[in-house]
Amino acid sequence: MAGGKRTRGGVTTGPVAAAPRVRVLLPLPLGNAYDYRVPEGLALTPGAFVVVPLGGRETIGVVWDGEPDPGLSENRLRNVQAVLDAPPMTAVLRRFVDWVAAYTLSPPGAVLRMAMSAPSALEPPAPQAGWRRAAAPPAGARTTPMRRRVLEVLADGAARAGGELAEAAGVAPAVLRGMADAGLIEPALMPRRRLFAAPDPDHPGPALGPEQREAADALRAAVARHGFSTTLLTGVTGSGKTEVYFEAIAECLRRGRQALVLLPEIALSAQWLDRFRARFGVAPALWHSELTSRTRRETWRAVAEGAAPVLVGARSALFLPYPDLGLIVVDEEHETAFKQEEGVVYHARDMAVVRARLSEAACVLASATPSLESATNAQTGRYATVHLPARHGGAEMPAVEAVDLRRTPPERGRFLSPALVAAVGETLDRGEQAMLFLNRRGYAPMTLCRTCGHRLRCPNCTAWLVEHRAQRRLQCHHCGHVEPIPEACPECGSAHSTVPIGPGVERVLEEARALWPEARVLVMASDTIPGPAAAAAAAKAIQHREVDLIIGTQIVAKGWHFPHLTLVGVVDADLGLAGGDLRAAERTVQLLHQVAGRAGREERPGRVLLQTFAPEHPVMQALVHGDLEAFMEAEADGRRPGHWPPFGRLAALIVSSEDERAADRTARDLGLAAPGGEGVEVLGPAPAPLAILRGRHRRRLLLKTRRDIAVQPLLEDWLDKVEVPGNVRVQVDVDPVGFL
DNA sequence: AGCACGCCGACT
DNA sequence: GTCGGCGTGCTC
Repeated sequence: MAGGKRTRGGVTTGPVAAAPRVRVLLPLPLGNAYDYRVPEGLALTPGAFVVVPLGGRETIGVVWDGEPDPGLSENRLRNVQAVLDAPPMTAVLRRFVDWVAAYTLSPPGAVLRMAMSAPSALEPPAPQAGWRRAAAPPAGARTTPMRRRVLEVLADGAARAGGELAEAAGVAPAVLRGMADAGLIEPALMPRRRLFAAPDPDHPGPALGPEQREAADALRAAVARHGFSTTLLTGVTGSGKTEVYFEAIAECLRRGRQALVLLPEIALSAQWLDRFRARFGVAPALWHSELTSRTRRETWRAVAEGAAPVLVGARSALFLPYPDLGLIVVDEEHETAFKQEEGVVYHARDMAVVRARLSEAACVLASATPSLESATNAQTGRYATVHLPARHGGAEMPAVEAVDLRRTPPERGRFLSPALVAAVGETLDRGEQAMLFLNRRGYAPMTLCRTCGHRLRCPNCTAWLVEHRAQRRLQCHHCGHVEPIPEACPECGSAHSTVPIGPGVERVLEEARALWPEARVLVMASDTIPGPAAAAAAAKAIQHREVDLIIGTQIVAKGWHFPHLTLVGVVDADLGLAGGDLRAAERTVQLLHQVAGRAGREERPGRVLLQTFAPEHPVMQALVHGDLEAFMEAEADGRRPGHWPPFGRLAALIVSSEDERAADRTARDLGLAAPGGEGVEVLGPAPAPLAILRGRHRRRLLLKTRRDIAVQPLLEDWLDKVEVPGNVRVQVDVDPVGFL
């Protein structure tokens, strides 16, 4: 708390009536707000950021709503120490924190922590010191050519920062010190640097087609109503949804309210930022986990002061202190990356709708492949719908064909079928770009000993070790364990007996190099594209035709615009369908449709080949016939009778412990205490698909209820009934999306 | 989340 | 004989 401006409470004197108390919520997983005594002379209203003692240290908390506990004895109370000079937390954000805590069954303090993710932002920013021309320079002061140049730079009377001033005048910083000593210049406070230039809603942006204009009008109207609404914005990949919702942002800016755009992978959004700049003239403020602490602090503060009119961020941006949020856009709303799986387990898309409701703001959910949840809400009229029926600029959707791997398999030890090899060859010969998609990092997902059949496993998880040949090591994709590739089988000791089983992108790269030695190949996976800079460089290289063939994991599905790409080959279209996941089929359709949508975005038509062992599978049929709506309807028909989401509610309990028997005991106890009754069902306990993760044994139970039954009270009663030992953790996941 | 208090191995 | 490992428990 160095140098922070605080208001100190006066010293309490004499025995008087009981001192007033306040509830203070602390950004810790405490379960409840704590009560503190308010010293005389300190004015506290809900939302104020305060410093309070906790144990042996000082903590920053927020004065919370509600009545302090009168039963708490006076001698346990401690004093609020100070009020921080920061914009108080708004009532909307406080209600949002409470709402998320209640919905996810998390301690409110754990949610508050997400809303205080830049603690240093609560300090008032240090005023920046600079120099200006002395108001009354002493008559006899010497001027030299260098000194005169400095005075010329300062001629307008404004203050300039030292380093900048010295550079502008072409002098050493020492010259400035000399001039200050001579009284020619004097120190002055600089105006605070304005971090985020205001996006201009009337900046001339790209022209919209008639359908886009109509869609934009509908979104603008929703923003103009200045009340809560949710709109599902759908349209095929390349139909220009982004430019359409930009008009909603423009409307929001004209009305002086703030806009928030949530993107699933902010680090991969270089092209999105280019489009924003083209429409609004400047870059938006950004929020994601990799910001430096300084940028984080400044951005948080700018948001709180209303100085960041548009913020683009990952899911955590939902918890920033916007004073008056008028619009939230959730782009690619179907993406599972919006689900936070650790700590406070929440779905940012769903919480965005909640925050919009509390803020009386418009919410826009955009996707070419909406989730069944959102599609159902649109169908029942809970959400408005805006649809863009065609690609922008007359481009056609690519033709999708299935390649039956049972009839035309690749050569032995290869993974690309003759049809796909031919198609890539033709595309490259025409001077166009091709893409091979395989959602698997590394060289091979499993390594087997030919002699004894042993498979190399992670020591901490129920998972195979993935060979990463480029790095010459084996890696666990769940816990980060790495080890060298063994010379001999660790089980039977046979030398040079291990063989890689199955392909990853590195292995496809190897095959591509052999097939098309001249082609310039770029691999796009999270390990080759680690951040925003790499993503921007990759996009540029592809746009400028410095790349002929792209081989990528799911990161290639993320809304890129590659104008010269005309062929997409899906190496293993069946990959996502294995396992008993409720949403496996839905997710596969969404992912493959998004990947397919990278092809043929400009004048030349696109072509997509899906390598599959099950061309008759509804997922492949939906993609081949381009009929996702029929697929989603069939999917809905499959889930409705069993009350599966979105026609019922789910909550998962994940019991984990390093002690397998303890995990089993707690899971069994939970199973015995399971709630029941009309419309309530509990499945499990069962070992989680990842039965051991990071050395912890995991068991799952699943609560399924009818849609009209709230799961939270059931879960609370349930958990109250079971004694959980200290070495066992029970994690609650309301509305689970992954089932690992 | 911190930071305490509290029971069992290698060292000034 | 202590210094210190981090395992449970509390903080208005």
